[in-house]
Amino acid sequence: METRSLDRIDHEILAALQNNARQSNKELAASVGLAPSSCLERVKRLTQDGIIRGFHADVDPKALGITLEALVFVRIVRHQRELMQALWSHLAAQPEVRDLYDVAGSHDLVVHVAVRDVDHLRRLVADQIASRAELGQLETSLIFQHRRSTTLPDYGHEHAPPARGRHE
Amino acid sequence: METRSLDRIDHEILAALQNNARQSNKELAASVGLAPSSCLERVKRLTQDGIIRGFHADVDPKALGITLEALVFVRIVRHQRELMQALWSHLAAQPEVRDLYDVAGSHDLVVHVAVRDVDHLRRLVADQIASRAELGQLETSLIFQHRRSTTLPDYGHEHAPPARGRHE
DNA sequence: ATCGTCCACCGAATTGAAATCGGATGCACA
DNA sequence: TGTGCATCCGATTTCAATTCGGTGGACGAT
Repeated sequence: METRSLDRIDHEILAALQNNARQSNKELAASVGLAPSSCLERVKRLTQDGIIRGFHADVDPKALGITLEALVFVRIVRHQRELMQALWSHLAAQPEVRDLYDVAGSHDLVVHVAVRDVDHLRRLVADQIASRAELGQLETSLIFQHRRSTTLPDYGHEHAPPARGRHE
Repeated sequence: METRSLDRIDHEILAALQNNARQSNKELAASVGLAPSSCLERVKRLTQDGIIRGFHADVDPKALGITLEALVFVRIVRHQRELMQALWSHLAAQPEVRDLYDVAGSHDLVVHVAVRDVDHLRRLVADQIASRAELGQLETSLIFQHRRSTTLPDYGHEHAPPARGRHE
């Protein structure tokens, strides 16, 4: 996982694909000012190098019968590495878990879950989380609103080097 | 935003596209057992109906010079609708903000931010968050690890109706 | 029960994009 | 000044996306 440096065009490609991953390579090439063949090569390289980790459809949870989301704040009592690892894997494997954060501070884990209804939430928390031995306190907060950024966290290009090859 | 019912094939399509949004329509059609033309029509309909909200590339933050992420827990003092709305918009407009949760419970907002370094985090919290008048307590927790699910929260197809038209 | 309508599906034909490859060009470095 | 390398381009080939007319099953109405 070495960090090769991305030039301005790479940033533009990433921003464009983050915004709309399904646009044609031809469009993309035009928007970044490259020939389709060159653009395709860059996208392939970005993908192979692991800089682009994947392409995902954003599906409306409501359409899947999800009416309720929550954040579950978890505190661990025994901070043993293996227990923590096991808990992490267990939670990550639950289909209801959408985001899993391991954080420093007054909580240890923050779990973003999406469920069908209140009863589903109750059963999930009781059976899959609260029952684990390594847990301390638990706090569940309903989510009223959730917004996920669809743009890159791209602030100040810090004067990226120009493209290699011939052009400026 | 009416909730039309999705059959088994729709679920398969959504799951497949959530996992890999860039597979060709031909592949997708084969994997769900439909002719390419029929499959394309379904995808178009799912998109038009707002069930598929978009397609996004998942970009490695490290490649963008992000070495640090955090959760910021925010408590509001004056719960006026307009102040809250303004704060929400303000935060959502920050490029560093990747997720924004409005929750019930002991915090009011949970903000997931991605920054270049510690100094960037300090300036972000101080200038863009802590300075707002409507805020009460603030707590910032570093993120050690973050995992986002790449599968649908699709539990128990609750016996979806079969596809309309001729085939079962 | 039968008729008629509707809807999803299919598959052939067309359009258009993706992928490949040879050649050209500027830059780095000697 | 000359050599090597990485990138880009554009023509060509290959393959996918899209369109559209036709088919048949499900369902409601008579």
